[in-house]
Amino acid sequence: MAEKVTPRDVDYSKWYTDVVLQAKLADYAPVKGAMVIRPNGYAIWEAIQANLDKMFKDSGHVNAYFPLLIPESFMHKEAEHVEGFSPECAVVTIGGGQELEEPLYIRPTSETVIWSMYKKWIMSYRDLPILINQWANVLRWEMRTRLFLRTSEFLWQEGHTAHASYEEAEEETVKILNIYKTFAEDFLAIPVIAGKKSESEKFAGAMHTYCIEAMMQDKKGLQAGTSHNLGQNFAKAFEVQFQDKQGELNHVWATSWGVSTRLIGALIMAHSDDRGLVLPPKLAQRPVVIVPIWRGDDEKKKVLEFADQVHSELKQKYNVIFDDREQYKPGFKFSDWELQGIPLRIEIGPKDVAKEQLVLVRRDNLQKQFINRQELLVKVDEALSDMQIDLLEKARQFRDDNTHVKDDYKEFQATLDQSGGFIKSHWCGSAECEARVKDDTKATIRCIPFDEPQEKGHCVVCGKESSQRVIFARAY
RNA sequence: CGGGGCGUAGCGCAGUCCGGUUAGCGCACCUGCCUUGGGAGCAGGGGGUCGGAGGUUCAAAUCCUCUCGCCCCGACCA
Repeated sequence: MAEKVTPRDVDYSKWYTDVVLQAKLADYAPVKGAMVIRPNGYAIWEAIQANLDKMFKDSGHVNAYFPLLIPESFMHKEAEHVEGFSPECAVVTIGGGQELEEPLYIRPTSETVIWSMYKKWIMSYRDLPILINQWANVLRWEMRTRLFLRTSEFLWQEGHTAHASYEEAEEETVKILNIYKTFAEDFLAIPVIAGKKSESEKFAGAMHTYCIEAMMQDKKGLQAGTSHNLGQNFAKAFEVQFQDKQGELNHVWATSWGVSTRLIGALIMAHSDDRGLVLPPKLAQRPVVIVPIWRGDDEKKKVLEFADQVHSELKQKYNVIFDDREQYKPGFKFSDWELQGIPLRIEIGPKDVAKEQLVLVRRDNLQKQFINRQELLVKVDEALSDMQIDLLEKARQFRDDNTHVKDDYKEFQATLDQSGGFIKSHWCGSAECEARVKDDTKATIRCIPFDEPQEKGHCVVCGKESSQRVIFARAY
């Protein structure tokens, strides 16, 4: 606890790891690339799950669970899918002490098992749509891992839907992307750019992939969620057909979409500071901590009595931490809870008891506010909702300040090297120019934004005609 | 897989080059006192197969060989 968090401008990677470990969000597990999500971190995931799950249910989706192990033959049915995932799959070859007849893949994602089942469940258009989501773990054998951002095993939700037409699947894909965007901004307080992935960045096996892209405090991009229109690829691979109203047999149209525990990494890198975690109030299971302060038994009695009343009132509405530990001084407690990202601290000392007031300190700006005892609930509500709004606004400002419009390739490169951030440039649409940028600068096309105005221009690399700008950035 | 770094108490490290008391320090932990408006202080205390195996030696944390693991940077990726 006494150890300090490495400041961001000294070493951003170290800072990130320090925050994760010291805020007790996660810890390294015995297996390389694996992590333990500790209670503080898991509470964030539960908050993400609870809110997103509600949004899914509200839009007609239901939850189910499919198995962890996938027969090898399934993995090979969809050509692009195999190619995309084979290298990073773990395979079970022995069971019950005997070599298995067919090796079993540990799911890197569940399209194949799920579509093998959809084949059994779908006969006619009356069986459609199927709007299933599952909360699960998946495994991908990663070369380089980082806590939350990329671990071999991670938790996510994966939605897998089946539709009667391309249009309906497309509508679903976009609908989900909007849910992700709303969630990211309203709950995580992370502004995101919604758009489409380029051919080379899209999901293996998809017709096209949509995504939301966020900017972290080191100005690197981070993909926060994806939604795929899978077309009929999986339906064809698994021979899933339905009879339409006219009696014709057609292959089913599919989507899949997901967000993962990576969102926790995004959350940390978007808002936290050199004192530790900064958690948006809406995601804090314990948004308030009360720290009583006293000197001597007489004061202790009065302060605790007063603080206890405050606690009782507040706990009707919030999950409150009442930190009356005697072995620590207030200064220590302040730092401790700041490190763990508790959004709002209430300090109550003898002076406050005398004046019937208390002190509110917001985690994001650390400003002290003296409020009247009577205003408690109103002011706490206000502080928490203001903080939620301010975090989003601050992040949006940061992103906009670090987004550059460039038309000249030399300037494009120089900007990436000197200041980083998002670069909006014209792109002709060719994989060659995209690859050239990646080779030259390590930046990739994060997305082709939906709400970017159509304007005539010239590809920043080759000069060919282009109709809109895309987002380039170095990314996680 | 390539490059770099590192395994000594729960954590962070010193000691290793140049072998030699009982392996040490800071933090954390336990007991007591004292403290409490920004990470207190004093006193006492517990805790170690020095990553593992083999070798050299009168003697190995230290030298040699092999081995296991982790972290960081790259190629790959949500």
